[in-house]
Amino acid sequence: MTKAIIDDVAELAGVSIKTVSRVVNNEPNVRPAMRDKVLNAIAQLDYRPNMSARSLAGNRSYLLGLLYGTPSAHYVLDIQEGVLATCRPQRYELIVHPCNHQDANLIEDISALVQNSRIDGVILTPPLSDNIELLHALKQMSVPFVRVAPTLNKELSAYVETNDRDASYEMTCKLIALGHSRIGFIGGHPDHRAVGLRFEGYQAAMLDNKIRPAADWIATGDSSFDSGERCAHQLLQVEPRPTAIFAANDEMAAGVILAAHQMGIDIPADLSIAGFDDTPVAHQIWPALTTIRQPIQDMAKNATELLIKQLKKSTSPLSASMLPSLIITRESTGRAPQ
Amino acid sequence: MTKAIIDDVAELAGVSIKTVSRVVNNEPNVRPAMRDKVLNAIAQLDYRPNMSARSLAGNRSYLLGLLYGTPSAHYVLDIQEGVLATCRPQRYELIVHPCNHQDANLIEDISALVQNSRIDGVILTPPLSDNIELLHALKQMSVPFVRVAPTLNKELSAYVETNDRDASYEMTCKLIALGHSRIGFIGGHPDHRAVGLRFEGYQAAMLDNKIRPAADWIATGDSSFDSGERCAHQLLQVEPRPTAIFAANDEMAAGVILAAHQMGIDIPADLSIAGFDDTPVAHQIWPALTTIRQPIQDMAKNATELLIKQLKKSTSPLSASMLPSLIITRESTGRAPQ
DNA sequence: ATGAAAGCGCTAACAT
DNA sequence: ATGTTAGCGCTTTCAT
Repeated sequence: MTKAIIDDVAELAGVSIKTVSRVVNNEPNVRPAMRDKVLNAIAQLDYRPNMSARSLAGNRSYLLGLLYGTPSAHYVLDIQEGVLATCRPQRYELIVHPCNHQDANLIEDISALVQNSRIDGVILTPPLSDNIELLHALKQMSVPFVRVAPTLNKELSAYVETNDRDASYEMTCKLIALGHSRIGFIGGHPDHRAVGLRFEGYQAAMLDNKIRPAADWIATGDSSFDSGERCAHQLLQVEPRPTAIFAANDEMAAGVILAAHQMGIDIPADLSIAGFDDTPVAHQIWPALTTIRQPIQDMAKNATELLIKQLKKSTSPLSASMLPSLIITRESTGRAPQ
Repeated sequence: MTKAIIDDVAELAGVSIKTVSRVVNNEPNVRPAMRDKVLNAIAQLDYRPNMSARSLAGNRSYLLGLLYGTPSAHYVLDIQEGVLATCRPQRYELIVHPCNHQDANLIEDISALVQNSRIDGVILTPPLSDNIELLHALKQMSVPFVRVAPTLNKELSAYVETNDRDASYEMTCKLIALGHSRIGFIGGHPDHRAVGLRFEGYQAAMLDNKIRPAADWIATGDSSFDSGERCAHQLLQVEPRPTAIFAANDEMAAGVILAAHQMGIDIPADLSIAGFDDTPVAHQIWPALTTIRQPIQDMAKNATELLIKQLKKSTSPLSASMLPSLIITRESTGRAPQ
């Protein structure tokens, strides 16, 4: 039995192919009786529309593109899961396309992807969300897109964000409330601007509590475990030593924990450590990490919904949504030593 | 400026569209002079072939599908990176499609994907690699596919594997050489048969060294961190207590480490712990994990190469390749306590 | 509410 | 070595 095409269905149902097309696409103006006949024929023949033909004729591919610039592994996977969760029920498939966000060919590469595969829409994750040049290129190709956690030119697209700055502010206040004042901070990759907001939150909380963060309490990593470990060694040899370290993501915080173990520093008795993201590693290490749960999957889900909504009616205004992050208290933080 | 199509290129170059097609597809029988003219026109117009049209006419989509059944997060991501590394230079795009391998609709779901999107070929990862029903469904739809780490019906497709059993055997021997005899084992998800081979390796090594593993030295998790922790608590209350635990993956081994910390058991003085996979967590926890490095990315790369080779000439015989795993010794293992 | 006809942009088969 | 023609299977007009 060879694959059924739209003509077979039309013939079996005794209607024109246009009617079949109407039924398949849920278009109006089909009498229920007709619709049933067609649906029957479809079921009987196990008919599946050919995506390529559809795409060619309709100028629509039912393909979404996820562009990511390799922050941490779990971040990517969480995003991907969230995007897929929305894609599946809506019958979109997902093309994943990692890109090096400092590659000179980035724009060219993505243009090729978008134009070749006739992708219907694109989801951008940090740090791509803030790549202005890329945004303009996408605009120019008139590909709808949505951004996760952008910090710049928010009016350029629909987006989903979380309250990085506020959550970070709160976490810092929490540490201060535990009696800490020498609180170190390890920042993430400078290109990842949402992570930059975390530093702002820390700084604001310190100043609001009349603590002036010393320059040597601040270190900048690149979001990786190794950089966290490196920065920790640096911060922990400052005299007097910080009694708490707040890292801008969990992987770096895990690096701090390792460094503390290596230096024989007890957690949390001698040093409190806080992270950001609540990735699996946060509760897989010992002691388990006090951190901030970012609703990554939900952001991705929402973002994809916004994108698909936009595809359906291009007139709709660009919307945005904010999903709050939440402090999760575990064993890596405690009262400041005397 | 509207998007250029093949006719525009043909006109500008002063040739027929077929010649343009030949150049674009690197077909033979084009004189260098012609080719240059065409390439010039292509560059000048920034022409990009429309994938949908290509796919419809040529019955070829330049799309590969990655089907995965959610083992651990890093496994998936490593596989994905490996697959993409091969896709990119060959100009294939990748559709990722997670599936619940015990879902009753699995076959139906995947059939729909394959038939709708006209995917050229499929990459299967464990535990899907051993889903015989799925393999037959793919065969029937005549979609080329390749498997990563299959253990069953290997003649059904090209595949890439590693020496799970031998590596596991070696690791066990290594523990025995360190003076351990009461060695516990935590198995992975029973549906993941490659992981089953790890148990076989352990068992064989024990027996070859005249040690009969007691029934209560063996526990079965589901490859997750939590299951590792649970199994560890179970194994560690056996009397006399095992002096080493070998877990079938790193996430479970990390769970064992946490359990040991909680119970005040010193690692490695009182308990040696070994894992499998060398995922990032292996060196991010404390103490760092002795484990087996599986060449996951390379397996995925190779698998994708085999698949693409197969797509190019369907006559080629199904090939297979084996990439060895390697023991990585870190701090979580040491001599058995007296 | 339904249908007929004309493409969408490409490749395949067959000229030349 | 190059060109001509006829589809691929669908959606979009535009009739009816």
